[in-house]
Amino acid sequence: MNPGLDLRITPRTVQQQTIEKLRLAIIAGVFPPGSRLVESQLCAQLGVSRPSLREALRSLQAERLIEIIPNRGPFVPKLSWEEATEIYDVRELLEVVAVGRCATRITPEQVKELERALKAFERAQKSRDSLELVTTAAEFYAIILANCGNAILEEVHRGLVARISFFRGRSMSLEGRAEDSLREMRDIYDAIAAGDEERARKAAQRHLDQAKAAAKHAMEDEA
Amino acid sequence: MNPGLDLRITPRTVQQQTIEKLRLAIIAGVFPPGSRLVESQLCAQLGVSRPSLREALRSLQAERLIEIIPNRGPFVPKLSWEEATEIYDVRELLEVVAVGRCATRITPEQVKELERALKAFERAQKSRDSLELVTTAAEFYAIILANCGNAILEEVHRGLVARISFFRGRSMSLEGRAEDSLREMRDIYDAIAAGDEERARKAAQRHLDQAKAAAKHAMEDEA
DNA sequence: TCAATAAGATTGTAAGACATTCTTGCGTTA
DNA sequence: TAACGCAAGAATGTCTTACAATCTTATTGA
Repeated sequence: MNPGLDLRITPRTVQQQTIEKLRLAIIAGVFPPGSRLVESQLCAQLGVSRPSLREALRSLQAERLIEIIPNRGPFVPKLSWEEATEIYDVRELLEVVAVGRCATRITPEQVKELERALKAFERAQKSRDSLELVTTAAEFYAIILANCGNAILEEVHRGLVARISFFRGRSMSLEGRAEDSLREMRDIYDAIAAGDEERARKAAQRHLDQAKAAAKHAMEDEA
Repeated sequence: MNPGLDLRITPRTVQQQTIEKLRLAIIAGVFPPGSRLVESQLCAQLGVSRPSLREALRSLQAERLIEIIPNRGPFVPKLSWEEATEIYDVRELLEVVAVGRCATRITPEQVKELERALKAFERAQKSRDSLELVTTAAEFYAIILANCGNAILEEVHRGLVARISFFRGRSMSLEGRAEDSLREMRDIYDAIAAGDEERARKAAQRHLDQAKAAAKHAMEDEA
């Protein structure tokens, strides 16, 4: 028997779906930072009972996607630039390593997947659909992280990226940022496809530094 | 007004206490890996209602401290050595950086705190109290992480360490491991106290490699 | 205008209920 | 005898209802 393969079927329970819907909504910015999440409203919108909703909210709280102040309820936290910087820094730490590891162990099929993701991002860039930009960029990175050979790295990275999704959306809308991103991502892709670990790491580093600068820029525009 | 200082008082709610108690119990090994957590039993033991307990369980699930299989309920996951290795690897990545950063920015007062923590570990080592060993070692690292200047790094690290607490307890019981640990931790302390980032990083790296080897050893003894 | 108070809204927690699903032991059958 | 299937019991998933504690807001009075 292969212990690495998990064939277990997990039924999609009500509150699991609730978690997914809420998480997506928060990441997509349906509930902007600072907005409160009123239980009764969410129950009505999602069509679930209050206990189920509350369980889902607790999960999201543990993921740091929402905060819950006792007796005041849940809300989407506003990230200060300091906090965002800290997240970007840790993300950089993990992502550079992940990209490097990916370059040395990705399979040819997965390289093809990565190429597809890159092309999807290219299409999104041409169509100037900012939601599509964020989605396809996320997919590109998801493939890389899935092939870095460390599921924990992938998991932690996903959690961090979710928390700065708001910034990502804003910075992608900046003039010229999408074009730069595409170039940087193509560098990463080329290095990975060539199996060049060091070059891949450098490209990832460069991309992240740029992304960080763009995010800061986007943030300062708003404030 | 200082926006960085949060004076808000958060009442300790029932399910917050429930989370803390359960988390401690799991980390301390009261519920060994593989054991199931039956809701009705936990409700009775903790004296809370089922909704409150279930919310707490969802939080712990999101922290990856427990797993919940639909219709079968929560249980403490058994870590395979592969998973543990992945956690150790990411932890190493973060911890080496954190120790290095700590060396450059810790205050003299916090150095004193760190010294106190080191001495507490030394006492535990002499008394051969294995729970005390794990606790004091955790405190030592907690101080370092709290002074690395990045709260996210600290938070992610804490989450990872919690998940391998079981291994830590086992490996600390190995013949001679506590003595080695003490030596390695003193190296880290010395480097931090001297403000020598590079030496601190190297010492942290060494300590983690040893800890990883010890954990593997402890694990193989059991299997 | 400001402060105090009261009404309304929201959350925290509990209890009860029921359908669904899992586990387990027993009996049946090949 | 062993394997299979079935039934009873246990546990979970979900919802409804309920109520106290707390927060928010509007009103009132100074």
